[in-house]
Amino acid sequence: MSERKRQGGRTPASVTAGRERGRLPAAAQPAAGVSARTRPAEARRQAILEAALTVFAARGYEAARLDDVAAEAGVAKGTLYLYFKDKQALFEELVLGALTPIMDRISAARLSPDIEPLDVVAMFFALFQSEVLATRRKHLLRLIIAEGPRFPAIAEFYYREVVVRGLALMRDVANAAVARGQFASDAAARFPQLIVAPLLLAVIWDGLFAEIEPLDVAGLLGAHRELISAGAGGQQP
Amino acid sequence: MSERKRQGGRTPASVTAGRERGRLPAAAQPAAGVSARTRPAEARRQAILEAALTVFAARGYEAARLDDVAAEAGVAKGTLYLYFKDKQALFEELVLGALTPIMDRISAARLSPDIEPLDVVAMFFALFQSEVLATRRKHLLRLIIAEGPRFPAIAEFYYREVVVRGLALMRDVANAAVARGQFASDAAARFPQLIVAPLLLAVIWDGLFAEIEPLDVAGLLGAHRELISAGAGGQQP
Amino acid sequence: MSERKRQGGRTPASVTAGRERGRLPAAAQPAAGVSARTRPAEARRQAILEAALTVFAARGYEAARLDDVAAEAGVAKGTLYLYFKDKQALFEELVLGALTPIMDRISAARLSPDIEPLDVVAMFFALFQSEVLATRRKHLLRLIIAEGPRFPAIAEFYYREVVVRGLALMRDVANAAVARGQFASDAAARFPQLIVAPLLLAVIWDGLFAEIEPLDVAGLLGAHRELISAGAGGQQP
Amino acid sequence: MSERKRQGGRTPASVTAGRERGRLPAAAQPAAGVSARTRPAEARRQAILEAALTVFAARGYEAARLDDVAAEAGVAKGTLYLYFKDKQALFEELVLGALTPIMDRISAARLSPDIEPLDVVAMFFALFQSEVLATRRKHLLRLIIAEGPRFPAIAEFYYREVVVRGLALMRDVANAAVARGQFASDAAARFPQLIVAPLLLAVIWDGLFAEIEPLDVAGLLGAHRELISAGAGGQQP
DNA sequence: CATGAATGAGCTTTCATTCAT
DNA sequence: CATGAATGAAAGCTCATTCAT
Repeated sequence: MSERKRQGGRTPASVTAGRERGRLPAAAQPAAGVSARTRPAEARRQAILEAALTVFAARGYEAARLDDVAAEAGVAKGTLYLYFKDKQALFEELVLGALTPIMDRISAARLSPDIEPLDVVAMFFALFQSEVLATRRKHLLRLIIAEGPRFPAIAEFYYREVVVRGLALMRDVANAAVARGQFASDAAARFPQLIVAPLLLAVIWDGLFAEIEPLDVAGLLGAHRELISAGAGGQQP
Repeated sequence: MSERKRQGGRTPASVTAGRERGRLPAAAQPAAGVSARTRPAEARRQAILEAALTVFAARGYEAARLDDVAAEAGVAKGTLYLYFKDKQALFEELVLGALTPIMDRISAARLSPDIEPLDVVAMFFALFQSEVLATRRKHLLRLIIAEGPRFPAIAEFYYREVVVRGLALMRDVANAAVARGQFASDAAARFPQLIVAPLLLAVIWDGLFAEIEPLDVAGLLGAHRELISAGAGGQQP
Repeated sequence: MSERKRQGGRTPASVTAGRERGRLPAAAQPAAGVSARTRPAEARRQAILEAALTVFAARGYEAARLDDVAAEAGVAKGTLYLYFKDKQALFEELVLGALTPIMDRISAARLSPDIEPLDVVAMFFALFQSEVLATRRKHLLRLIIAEGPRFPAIAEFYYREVVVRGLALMRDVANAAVARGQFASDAAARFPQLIVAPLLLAVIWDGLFAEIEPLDVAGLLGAHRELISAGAGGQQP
Repeated sequence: MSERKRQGGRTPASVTAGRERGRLPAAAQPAAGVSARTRPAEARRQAILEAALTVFAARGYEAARLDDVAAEAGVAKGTLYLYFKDKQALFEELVLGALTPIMDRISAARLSPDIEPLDVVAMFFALFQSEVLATRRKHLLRLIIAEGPRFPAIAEFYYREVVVRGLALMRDVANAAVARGQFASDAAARFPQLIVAPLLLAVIWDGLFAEIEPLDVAGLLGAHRELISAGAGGQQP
């Protein structure tokens, strides 16, 4: 052969592990230890990620042009490659880095004996509305849904870090509610996906039909909570 | 951002109107009036659409190569352009043509005084499972969810032809169920989206996590029906 | 991962074998069996190879731009990729295909009892002058010398197909000459490279110093034949 | 063809003259007048040249990356530009600076009445083997052969400083040998290139076929000396 | 109608060179 | 002097689209 540009293939694992790129969860970087030289670099990195979110959300992974990302971020095209190995790495870091912080906050709102299970659901829904649906993060969720099938590493990461944890939390809540007689059925405890399904619907509806017929998300989620607990409320003396 | 060759020119309306391509709902073509020479043409057309579904589903709109579609369909690349104006038209006809038949069948299973509302829901779910989730059509739904934001014509068409009709049906069913005291709450009547949300979740789950953790769709939908009607069963004397 | 462009790495063997590209030795194609559709394709292929020779010779492998090759060949850039997988394949086919025919002709001028060994050398030198040094093929030889170290497949192929055969022929000739007392020493029989070394020198001189001080190749090779056989002429009664 | 950014502007003469870069023949710098601050600078300069040799030899001029040179030299990329105007200047100084010292030593071994002409050839060959073929300098020679055609300045410099002087020496030696009846023919006197041709062959063979079939250089050169003087040795009373 | 060779705009990625620190 | 982040012009390669046969 000869000198070729090829490089060892990206293994999904390398992404999933998130090891070889130590700077991944930017939000975890303690603001204290940021040196004079690290700071601008990290800021630039964030600017690129912000720009990438804008462009990827608007066009999808394949159609997104790195030219646009660079322009949007206010850097030269080559600069992107100082921070990210290639387009795929940029995309993966964007998607991987941005949802875990939210999941952490949701997990924090965990069950405790003092809090009513239904209140946990309400808090969860409120958090999702204010932190995802009302922000640019909703585009991330859409990207995961849309591009995930072509990025097994992302799907796996998201499953492990968000889906599993989220469903576990919902199941706990449902079980507690059932135990207290607040849910008329254990359906939601067996399939906690039922609790979150309307959140997905809201994200998708927003992406497809926002211009045609906006969705009353608050109303939808309120009705959903009602549905979940329907027919059980009065039975609890 | 910055638009490129595509997009410019094509107005969503042109697609939505479905005027300039009279052959749109291929399935609607009465087999009777088909001449000896039209038949093979229609078969070819179907072969291309089948191939397009395979390729678009596997790669997404942008990454899909018409080379692959042609190869999969067993025709030359140039032949695609005898049947479809361009890549976008092929995609739109694929997506637009394939779900309305199902919606028709669902609408046919319409409410009647003789059928229990809950049975309509059950039939609807069963139909969705057998005709969408168990077939290649699930990929179409995924494509709509994933690519819809970039294809306003598709979103609008789908909203008008499927979403509106589907939700209307669900609302009717819910109202009937509430009237008969079979639903403990009118939540599903106010937000019929709640009834179909788990279907969306099932499609998305299948696309993302099928390899990691398959979803028990039948169980999920059964539990969902339980949830919808929970706490109301006994109230009906 | 996801859809990437990578492809299975080229193995040197695939090149060396020259199997998977059946059209390789263009000169071997019998002009008779060329169909109406094959002909223009083969002509185009040759035009590209001609252009590639020009550009590669002028700039070297790395600096050569496929834009220039396309322009020189009078085709569009994309057309190159219809005939050659990539730049490397174009280069390798160019280099591999062009010298074996000459070697074949040289081998044909093989030793026979009727021909004086020294005449074989003279014929060999004359052939080399008229068919290599006086033509664009000399650039090919220079390319092999210059780029060979980075293309093991080429070096190996060239060694096997040209060097080994050429040296074997020279050795036979030298042995015959020694046996007939026409060579004063068996040095050239032991190191047939000595017979061809001035040919290499001529090619290199031409590449480097042609503008400064052209080399009298005929004189050089004549003197070389003299040197080889010097001091032996009279000893043969 | 069509030239690009490089090439334009730089005239071969500017290099050849070696005027605008006074530091050219680094080895000629007398160690005496070197200030405390100049020394490390000169050392750095040498380190860069060493690194450049490694990288240029491995990849060729175009494919060589200055990143690699910097890394290999243990300096920052920008530092290269403190010592060399640009990539081309680095390459030219590398190539130009390194062979003249050897040529000086060869010239020093000049003919004298006390030394047998054949011994001068033997010494020359031995020097070439130990100082070029056995060292990294052989890569320099290969670089000149390979890249020279694109660097007229190098070719011209090399012709003037090495080739002319070397051939003159060889011619003198050959004439002396012929005069003493030690060469059976004056071929080598008329074409002193014949004497050095096997040296070139050895360098090229090493670059291309070292892995496949190493060359017995000592044997080759011994045989060559034999060939040169064959049939004449015993005739001198 | 069908073909598939040809096209060329457009994309990702690289890397010599610059310059603020 | 030294650094290395930033730049942006190229270059290789792809693929939707066209059109002569």
